[in-house]
Amino acid sequence: MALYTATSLKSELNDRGWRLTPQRETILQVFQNLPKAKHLSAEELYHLLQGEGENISLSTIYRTLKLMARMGILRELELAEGHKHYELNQPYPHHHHHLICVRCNKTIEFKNDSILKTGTKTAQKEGYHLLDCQLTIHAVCPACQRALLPI
Amino acid sequence: MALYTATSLKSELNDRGWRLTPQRETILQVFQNLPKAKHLSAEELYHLLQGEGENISLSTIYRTLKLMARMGILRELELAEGHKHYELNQPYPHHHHHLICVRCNKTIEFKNDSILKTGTKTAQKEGYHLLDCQLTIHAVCPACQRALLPI
DNA sequence: AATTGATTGTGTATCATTCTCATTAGAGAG
DNA sequence: CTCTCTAATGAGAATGATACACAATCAATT
Ligand SMILES: [Mn+2]
Ligand SMILES: [Mn+2]
Ligand SMILES: [Zn+2]
Ligand SMILES: [Zn+2]
Repeated sequence: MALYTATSLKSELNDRGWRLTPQRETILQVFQNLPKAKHLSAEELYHLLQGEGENISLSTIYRTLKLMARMGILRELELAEGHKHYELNQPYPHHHHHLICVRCNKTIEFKNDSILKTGTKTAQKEGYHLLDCQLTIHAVCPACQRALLPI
Repeated sequence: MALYTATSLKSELNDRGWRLTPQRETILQVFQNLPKAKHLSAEELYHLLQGEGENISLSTIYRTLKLMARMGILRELELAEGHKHYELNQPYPHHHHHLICVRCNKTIEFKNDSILKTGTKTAQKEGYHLLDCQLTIHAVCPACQRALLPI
Protein backbone atom coordinates (compact mmCIF):
# COMPACT_ATOMS: atom_id res chain seq x y z
CA MET A 1 0.00 0.00 0.00
CA ALA A 2 2.93 2.34 -0.50
CA LEU A 3 4.15 4.24 -3.54
CA TYR A 4 6.94 2.43 -5.33
CA THR A 5 9.86 3.62 -7.38
CA ALA A 6 12.31 1.37 -9.19
CA THR A 7 14.70 2.00 -6.31
CA SER A 8 12.32 1.17 -3.50
CA LEU A 9 11.15 -1.90 -5.42
CA LYS A 10 14.76 -3.00 -5.78
CA SER A 11 15.56 -2.67 -2.11
CA GLU A 12 12.37 -4.42 -1.07
CA LEU A 13 13.16 -7.29 -3.44
CA ASN A 14 16.81 -7.48 -2.42
CA ASP A 15 15.87 -7.50 1.26
CA ARG A 16 14.13 -10.79 0.56
CA GLY A 17 16.98 -12.21 -1.49
CA TRP A 18 15.24 -11.46 -4.74
CA ARG A 19 16.23 -9.38 -7.73
CA LEU A 20 15.09 -6.37 -9.62
CA THR A 21 14.91 -7.30 -13.29
CA PRO A 22 14.16 -5.09 -16.28
CA GLN A 23 10.92 -7.03 -16.71
CA ARG A 24 9.75 -6.25 -13.20
CA GLU A 25 10.69 -2.62 -13.50
CA THR A 26 8.88 -2.31 -16.82
CA ILE A 27 5.72 -3.92 -15.47
CA LEU A 28 5.69 -1.64 -12.45
CA GLN A 29 6.00 1.36 -14.75
CA VAL A 30 3.09 0.24 -16.86
CA PHE A 31 0.83 0.15 -13.83
CA GLN A 32 2.13 3.49 -12.58
CA ASN A 33 1.29 5.13 -15.90
CA LEU A 34 -2.08 3.50 -16.30
CA PRO A 35 -5.06 5.86 -16.62
CA LYS A 36 -7.44 6.11 -13.70
CA ALA A 37 -9.94 3.24 -13.30
CA LYS A 38 -8.02 1.10 -15.79
CA HIS A 39 -7.45 -2.52 -14.85
CA LEU A 40 -5.25 -4.99 -16.70
CA SER A 41 -5.44 -8.74 -17.08
CA ALA A 42 -2.28 -10.77 -17.67
CA GLU A 43 -3.14 -11.15 -21.32
CA GLU A 44 -3.94 -7.45 -21.71
CA LEU A 45 -0.66 -6.47 -20.09
CA TYR A 46 1.15 -8.90 -22.38
CA HIS A 47 -0.32 -7.35 -25.51
CA LEU A 48 0.15 -3.82 -24.25
CA LEU A 49 3.84 -4.55 -23.77
CA GLN A 50 4.11 -6.22 -27.16
CA GLY A 51 2.68 -3.07 -28.67
CA GLU A 52 5.45 -1.05 -27.00
CA GLY A 53 8.10 -3.39 -28.35
CA GLU A 54 8.72 -4.89 -24.90
CA ASN A 55 9.02 -8.64 -25.24
CA ILE A 56 8.24 -10.06 -21.85
CA SER A 57 6.99 -13.62 -21.86
CA LEU A 58 3.52 -14.47 -20.68
CA SER A 59 5.02 -16.71 -18.00
CA THR A 60 6.96 -13.81 -16.59
CA ILE A 61 3.88 -11.62 -16.69
CA TYR A 62 1.94 -14.13 -14.64
CA ARG A 63 4.80 -14.63 -12.20
CA THR A 64 5.33 -10.90 -11.77
CA LEU A 65 1.68 -10.07 -11.27
CA LYS A 66 1.39 -12.72 -8.59
CA LEU A 67 4.60 -11.62 -6.92
CA MET A 68 3.62 -7.97 -6.83
CA ALA A 69 0.17 -8.77 -5.54
CA ARG A 70 1.67 -10.78 -2.70
CA MET A 71 4.03 -7.94 -1.93
CA GLY A 72 1.11 -5.56 -1.73
CA ILE A 73 2.27 -3.53 -4.73
CA LEU A 74 -0.62 -4.55 -6.93
CA ARG A 75 -4.15 -5.57 -6.07
CA GLU A 76 -5.73 -8.56 -7.65
CA LEU A 77 -9.32 -7.97 -8.70
CA GLU A 78 -11.99 -10.51 -9.54
CA LEU A 79 -14.12 -8.44 -11.87
CA ALA A 80 -16.48 -11.15 -13.13
CA GLU A 81 -14.87 -11.78 -16.51
CA GLY A 82 -13.42 -15.17 -15.65
CA HIS A 83 -9.87 -13.93 -15.21
CA LYS A 84 -8.06 -11.70 -12.79
CA HIS A 85 -7.36 -8.03 -13.27
CA TYR A 86 -4.68 -5.98 -11.61
CA GLU A 87 -4.20 -2.37 -10.67
CA LEU A 88 -1.78 -0.41 -8.49
CA ASN A 89 -2.54 -0.84 -4.82
CA GLN A 90 -2.74 2.77 -3.80
CA PRO A 91 -2.92 4.22 -0.28
CA TYR A 92 -5.51 6.46 1.25
CA PRO A 93 -6.47 9.28 -1.03
CA HIS A 94 -6.66 7.01 -4.08
CA HIS A 95 -7.86 3.85 -2.42
CA HIS A 96 -11.19 2.75 -3.85
CA HIS A 97 -13.65 -0.09 -4.35
CA HIS A 98 -15.71 -1.66 -7.13
CA LEU A 99 -19.37 -1.94 -8.00
CA ILE A 100 -19.86 -4.63 -10.63
CA CYS A 101 -22.86 -5.52 -12.76
CA VAL A 102 -22.95 -9.33 -12.83
CA ARG A 103 -24.70 -9.34 -16.20
CA CYS A 104 -22.76 -6.93 -18.41
CA ASN A 105 -19.64 -6.69 -16.22
CA LYS A 106 -19.77 -2.89 -16.22
CA THR A 107 -17.64 -1.75 -13.32
CA ILE A 108 -17.78 1.48 -11.35
CA GLU A 109 -15.16 2.61 -8.89
CA PHE A 110 -16.16 4.37 -5.73
CA LYS A 111 -14.43 5.67 -2.64
CA ASN A 112 -15.24 5.24 1.01
CA ASP A 113 -12.66 6.03 3.63
CA SER A 114 -14.27 4.09 6.45
CA ILE A 115 -13.79 0.77 4.65
CA LEU A 116 -10.01 0.99 4.63
CA LYS A 117 -10.17 1.94 8.29
CA THR A 118 -12.30 -1.12 9.01
CA GLY A 119 -9.91 -3.31 7.06
CA THR A 120 -6.87 -1.95 8.81
CA LYS A 121 -8.45 -2.35 12.22
CA THR A 122 -9.66 -5.88 11.53
CA ALA A 123 -6.30 -7.07 10.24
CA GLN A 124 -4.56 -5.46 13.19
CA LYS A 125 -6.89 -7.02 15.73
CA GLU A 126 -6.11 -10.49 14.37
CA GLY A 127 -2.40 -9.78 14.09
CA TYR A 128 -2.44 -9.96 10.30
CA HIS A 129 -0.17 -7.87 8.12
CA LEU A 130 -2.53 -6.04 5.75
CA LEU A 131 -1.86 -6.21 2.03
CA ASP A 132 -5.13 -5.15 0.45
CA CYS A 133 -8.67 -4.45 1.41
CA GLN A 134 -11.43 -4.26 -1.17
CA LEU A 135 -15.17 -4.00 -1.01
CA THR A 136 -16.79 -5.71 -3.97
CA ILE A 137 -20.42 -5.05 -4.69
CA HIS A 138 -22.18 -7.42 -7.05
CA ALA A 139 -25.33 -5.96 -8.49
CA VAL A 140 -27.43 -5.46 -11.62
CA CYS A 141 -26.98 -2.14 -13.39
CA PRO A 142 -29.96 -0.03 -14.50
CA ALA A 143 -29.58 -1.00 -18.17
CA CYS A 144 -29.50 -4.70 -17.37
CA GLN A 145 -32.52 -4.36 -15.09
CA ARG A 146 -34.53 -2.92 -17.96
CA ALA A 147 -33.32 -5.67 -20.30
CA LEU A 148 -35.29 -8.20 -18.21
CA LEU A 149 -34.61 -11.89 -17.61
CA PRO A 150 -31.28 -13.09 -19.16
CA ILE A 151 -30.27 -14.42 -15.78
CA MET B 1 -30.26 -11.48 0.36
CA ALA B 2 -33.42 -13.09 1.65
CA LEU B 3 -34.08 -16.43 3.32
CA TYR B 4 -35.23 -19.04 0.87
CA THR B 5 -37.50 -22.05 1.19
CA ALA B 6 -38.18 -24.56 -1.55
CA THR B 7 -41.47 -22.76 -2.12
CA SER B 8 -40.10 -19.26 -2.36
CA LEU B 9 -37.30 -20.53 -4.59
CA LYS B 10 -39.90 -22.15 -6.82
CA SER B 11 -41.98 -19.04 -7.21
CA GLU B 12 -38.97 -16.88 -7.87
CA LEU B 13 -37.80 -19.29 -10.55
CA ASN B 14 -41.23 -19.66 -12.10
CA ASP B 15 -41.70 -15.91 -12.19
CA ARG B 16 -38.77 -15.82 -14.57
CA GLY B 17 -40.03 -18.72 -16.67
CA TRP B 18 -37.64 -21.13 -15.03
CA ARG B 19 -38.18 -24.33 -13.08
CA LEU B 20 -37.60 -25.76 -9.66
CA THR B 21 -35.86 -29.10 -10.10
CA PRO B 22 -34.96 -31.67 -7.46
CA GLN B 23 -31.33 -30.87 -8.11
CA ARG B 24 -31.79 -27.17 -7.38
CA GLU B 25 -33.82 -27.89 -4.27
CA THR B 26 -31.22 -30.32 -2.99
CA ILE B 27 -28.37 -27.89 -3.57
CA LEU B 28 -30.21 -25.11 -1.75
CA GLN B 29 -30.77 -27.45 1.18
CA VAL B 30 -27.11 -28.33 1.37
CA PHE B 31 -26.19 -24.69 1.74
CA GLN B 32 -28.93 -24.08 4.28
CA ASN B 33 -27.66 -26.90 6.45
CA LEU B 34 -23.99 -26.01 6.13
CA PRO B 35 -22.17 -25.30 9.39
CA LYS B 36 -21.20 -21.74 10.12
CA ALA B 37 -18.14 -20.38 8.28
CA LYS B 38 -18.17 -23.34 5.88
CA HIS B 39 -17.68 -22.58 2.21
CA LEU B 40 -18.06 -25.03 -0.66
CA SER B 41 -16.40 -25.22 -4.04
CA ALA B 42 -18.20 -26.87 -6.96
CA GLU B 43 -16.05 -29.96 -6.60
CA GLU B 44 -16.58 -30.12 -2.84
CA LEU B 45 -20.33 -29.82 -3.24
CA TYR B 46 -20.22 -32.54 -5.86
CA HIS B 47 -18.43 -34.96 -3.55
CA LEU B 48 -20.54 -34.03 -0.58
CA LEU B 49 -23.65 -34.90 -2.59
CA GLN B 50 -22.10 -38.13 -3.86
CA GLY B 51 -21.48 -39.10 -0.26
CA GLU B 52 -25.17 -38.60 0.48
CA GLY B 53 -26.17 -40.76 -2.46
CA GLU B 54 -27.33 -37.74 -4.45
CA ASN B 55 -26.12 -38.08 -8.01
CA ILE B 56 -26.09 -34.60 -9.44
CA SER B 57 -23.73 -34.05 -12.33
CA LEU B 58 -20.83 -31.66 -12.05
CA SER B 59 -22.24 -29.63 -14.94
CA THR B 60 -25.48 -29.12 -13.08
CA ILE B 61 -23.55 -28.16 -9.97
CA TYR B 62 -21.66 -25.46 -11.86
CA ARG B 63 -24.82 -24.24 -13.58
CA THR B 64 -26.78 -24.11 -10.36
CA LEU B 65 -24.10 -22.34 -8.37
CA LYS B 66 -23.82 -19.68 -11.02
CA LEU B 67 -27.58 -19.32 -11.30
CA MET B 68 -28.09 -18.97 -7.56
CA ALA B 69 -25.26 -16.50 -7.26
CA ARG B 70 -26.82 -14.36 -9.95
CA MET B 71 -30.16 -14.58 -8.20
CA GLY B 72 -28.56 -13.37 -5.00
CA ILE B 73 -29.25 -16.64 -3.17
CA LEU B 74 -25.61 -17.61 -2.90
CA ARG B 75 -22.49 -15.51 -2.73
CA GLU B 76 -19.50 -16.33 -4.81
CA LEU B 77 -16.24 -16.03 -2.91
CA GLU B 78 -12.71 -15.79 -4.24
CA LEU B 79 -10.82 -17.23 -1.33
CA ALA B 80 -7.37 -17.49 -2.90
CA GLU B 81 -7.37 -21.21 -3.67
CA GLY B 82 -7.70 -20.84 -7.42
CA HIS B 83 -11.35 -21.76 -7.56
CA LYS B 84 -14.58 -20.21 -6.38
CA HIS B 85 -16.34 -21.00 -3.14
CA TYR B 86 -19.97 -20.47 -2.33
CA GLU B 87 -22.02 -19.86 0.78
CA LEU B 88 -25.56 -18.76 1.53
CA ASN B 89 -26.02 -15.04 0.99
CA GLN B 90 -27.50 -14.12 4.32
CA PRO B 91 -29.06 -10.81 5.34
CA TYR B 92 -28.15 -8.49 8.17
CA PRO B 93 -27.56 -10.37 11.38
CA HIS B 94 -25.53 -13.08 9.65
CA HIS B 95 -23.92 -11.00 6.93
CA HIS B 96 -20.15 -11.12 7.21
CA HIS B 97 -16.83 -10.63 5.47
CA HIS B 98 -13.51 -12.43 5.03
CA LEU B 99 -9.93 -11.91 6.12
CA ILE B 100 -7.64 -14.14 4.06
CA CYS B 101 -3.98 -15.02 4.50
CA VAL B 102 -2.52 -14.95 0.99
CA ARG B 103 0.16 -17.46 1.95
CA CYS B 104 -1.62 -20.28 3.78
CA ASN B 105 -5.16 -19.37 2.69
CA LYS B 106 -6.42 -19.40 6.28
CA THR B 107 -9.68 -17.49 6.29
CA ILE B 108 -11.39 -15.69 9.14
CA GLU B 109 -14.93 -14.37 9.01
CA PHE B 110 -15.79 -11.10 10.65
CA LYS B 111 -18.83 -8.88 10.91
CA ASN B 112 -19.22 -5.17 10.39
CA ASP B 113 -22.65 -3.69 9.94
CA SER B 114 -21.52 -0.43 8.38
CA ILE B 115 -20.11 -2.20 5.33
CA LEU B 116 -23.46 -3.59 4.24
CA LYS B 117 -24.92 -0.13 4.76
CA THR B 118 -22.22 1.37 2.56
CA GLY B 119 -22.83 -1.26 -0.09
CA THR B 120 -26.56 -0.76 -0.05
CA LYS B 121 -26.23 3.01 -0.25
CA THR B 122 -23.65 2.87 -3.06
CA ALA B 123 -25.70 0.49 -5.18
CA GLN B 124 -28.81 2.58 -4.61
CA LYS B 125 -27.09 5.82 -5.54
CA GLU B 126 -26.03 4.34 -8.89
CA GLY B 127 -29.41 2.74 -9.51
CA TYR B 128 -28.00 -0.77 -9.22
CA HIS B 129 -29.98 -3.68 -7.81
CA LEU B 130 -27.80 -5.07 -5.04
CA LEU B 131 -27.04 -8.78 -5.01
CA ASP B 132 -24.05 -9.09 -2.71
CA CYS B 133 -21.55 -6.93 -0.94
CA GLN B 134 -18.34 -8.35 0.47
CA LEU B 135 -15.24 -6.87 1.98
CA THR B 136 -12.20 -9.02 1.26
CA ILE B 137 -9.04 -8.39 3.20
CA HIS B 138 -5.85 -9.91 1.87
CA ALA B 139 -3.15 -10.14 4.46
CA VAL B 140 -0.44 -12.31 6.01
CA CYS B 141 -1.40 -14.21 9.15
CA PRO B 142 0.81 -14.20 12.27
CA ALA B 143 2.09 -17.74 11.64
CA CYS B 144 3.08 -16.94 8.07
CA GLN B 145 4.79 -13.74 9.16
CA ARG B 146 6.99 -15.73 11.52
CA ALA B 147 7.74 -18.30 8.80
CA LEU B 148 9.67 -15.60 6.88
CA LEU B 149 10.19 -15.17 3.16
CA PRO B 150 8.26 -17.79 1.06
CA ILE B 151 6.68 -15.01 -0.95
C1' DA C 1 -52.83 -36.17 -20.72
C1' DA C 2 -50.46 -33.43 -24.17
C1' DT C 3 -47.30 -29.66 -25.23
C1' DT C 4 -43.30 -26.91 -24.81
C1' DG C 5 -39.09 -25.53 -23.78
C1' DA C 6 -36.10 -25.42 -19.65
C1' DT C 7 -32.90 -28.60 -17.50
C1' DT C 8 -30.05 -32.45 -17.05
C1' DG C 9 -26.05 -35.72 -17.84
C1' DT C 10 -22.17 -37.11 -20.56
C1' DG C 11 -18.55 -36.11 -22.89
C1' DT C 12 -15.71 -32.66 -24.96
C1' DA C 13 -13.71 -28.07 -25.50
C1' DT C 14 -11.77 -23.85 -23.81
C1' DC C 15 -9.05 -20.86 -21.56
C1' DA C 16 -6.46 -19.03 -17.55
C1' DT C 17 -2.78 -20.17 -14.99
C1' DT C 18 1.07 -23.04 -13.49
C1' DC C 19 4.90 -26.02 -14.25
C1' DT C 20 9.42 -27.80 -16.30
C1' DC C 21 13.79 -27.07 -17.48
C1' DA C 22 17.58 -25.31 -20.02
C1' DT C 23 19.52 -20.72 -20.38
C1' DT C 24 20.40 -16.08 -18.79
C1' DA C 25 21.76 -12.58 -15.77
C1' DG C 26 21.20 -9.81 -11.02
C1' DA C 27 23.64 -9.19 -6.63
C1' DG C 28 27.22 -9.52 -3.56
C1' DA C 29 32.08 -10.91 -2.58
C1' DG C 30 36.74 -10.36 -3.34
C1' DC D 1 35.92 -5.61 -12.68
C1' DT D 2 35.51 -10.52 -12.41
C1' DC D 3 33.69 -14.56 -10.28
C1' DT D 4 30.18 -17.24 -8.11
C1' DC D 5 25.78 -18.38 -6.83
C1' DT D 6 21.24 -18.89 -7.58
C1' DA D 7 17.04 -16.26 -8.82
C1' DA D 8 14.62 -15.19 -12.98
C1' DT D 9 13.37 -15.75 -17.70
C1' DG D 10 11.37 -17.85 -21.98
C1' DA D 11 9.20 -21.52 -24.52
C1' DG D 12 6.38 -24.99 -24.48
C1' DA D 13 3.78 -28.52 -22.21
C1' DA D 14 0.60 -29.63 -18.48
C1' DT D 15 -3.03 -28.71 -15.40
C1' DG D 16 -7.40 -27.64 -13.76
C1' DA D 17 -11.60 -24.96 -13.38
C1' DT D 18 -15.37 -23.99 -15.89
C1' DA D 19 -18.18 -23.73 -20.12
C1' DC D 20 -20.28 -25.91 -24.02
C1' DA D 21 -22.96 -29.21 -27.25
C1' DC D 22 -26.55 -32.02 -27.73
C1' DA D 23 -29.69 -35.74 -27.14
C1' DA D 24 -32.75 -37.26 -23.51
C1' DT D 25 -35.68 -35.89 -19.72
C1' DC D 26 -39.14 -33.72 -17.19
C1' DA D 27 -41.41 -29.36 -14.79
C1' DA D 28 -44.90 -26.21 -15.67
C1' DT D 29 -48.97 -24.84 -17.96
C1' DT D 30 -53.09 -25.86 -20.81
MN1 LIG E 1 -9.98 -0.01 -9.67
MN1 LIG F 1 -18.20 -16.88 4.83
ZN1 LIG G 1 -25.27 -4.40 -16.55
ZN1 LIG H 1 -1.00 -17.69 6.79
